Amino acid sequence: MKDADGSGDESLAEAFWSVARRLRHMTHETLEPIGITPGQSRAVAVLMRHGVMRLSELSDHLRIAPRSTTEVVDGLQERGLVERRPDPADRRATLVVLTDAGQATAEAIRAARHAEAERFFAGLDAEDRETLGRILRTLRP
Amino acid sequence: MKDADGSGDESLAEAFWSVARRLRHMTHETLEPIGITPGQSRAVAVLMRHGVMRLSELSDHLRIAPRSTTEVVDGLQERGLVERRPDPADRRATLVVLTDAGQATAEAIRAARHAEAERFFAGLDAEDRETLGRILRTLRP
DNA sequence: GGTAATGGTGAGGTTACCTCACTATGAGGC
DNA sequence: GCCTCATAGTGAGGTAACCTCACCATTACC
Repeated sequence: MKDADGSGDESLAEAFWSVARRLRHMTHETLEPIGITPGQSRAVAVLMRHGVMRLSELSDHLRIAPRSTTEVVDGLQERGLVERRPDPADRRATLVVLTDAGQATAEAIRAARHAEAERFFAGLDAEDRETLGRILRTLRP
Repeated sequence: MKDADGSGDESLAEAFWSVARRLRHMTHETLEPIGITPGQSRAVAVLMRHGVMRLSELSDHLRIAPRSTTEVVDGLQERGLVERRPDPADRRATLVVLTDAGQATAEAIRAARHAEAERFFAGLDAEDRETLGRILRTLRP
């Protein structure tokens, strides 16, 4: 069944949102048993990749307001996945550090998301994945 | 061919979100001068394409809960873009109809989104667009 | 040493969803 | 013709993930 409105690019965007929606749902389901929200998961991934950093630095990586980062870190701290530490170099600043549990969780997330991606992109052969990657990189800011 | 660094598919998802974020941003900017939210815009598009329908039917098209559709329709009605009408065939039901202003707005949205899509996908040639469309349709539920 | 900038957070707001409970109405069994 | 059950829409109230604004402690600059 083809789209009847004849506007190819518009339906390209539409198809894009359709897929995004499905991916978001899947991500949510993947993360739920781990007991972490998508936002927290992103923060953990950043910390895993770049190591300890200031809260404001984390904001920059996540591209959200500092105040929102405070909340994400609160959630992570409640779950014992990160710790706040005073920055010895600047007593205004707070460093965010992954705990051992945080690192273990980061690894669990990585594995779960890998399995998820495998399922999600199962319908694509290697060449399509390659092409999709290239196209997305073209479209990325 | 498996991904070499063990995270190929993951970064595919990541690239996907990167693009999604940019597209969402762009959509927001496109819709703002028209004075309509993305959700309302989707509803208007559905009504434009499929014509008058019940509120519950609109829910199905938008894939949101009926209660949420009530709110979207409220917003649209406040702006004079749709009207509620009793369904002559079922006195429990409410029909949602685009007003003339609603149809004009739908057309304005269509044009604006078309221009937006043109800008957004400008970096892709015809073949890439074709391929992207095919891949997205494969990934779509 | 005084003024301005910066890092983090409390308070409170927004958006776009959700569930639950309720009313009015419709449909099927007997 | 009832009685029961299902369905359409909505009020009430909740949630997640963001936001801005105001504030305090601290640091940086002249």
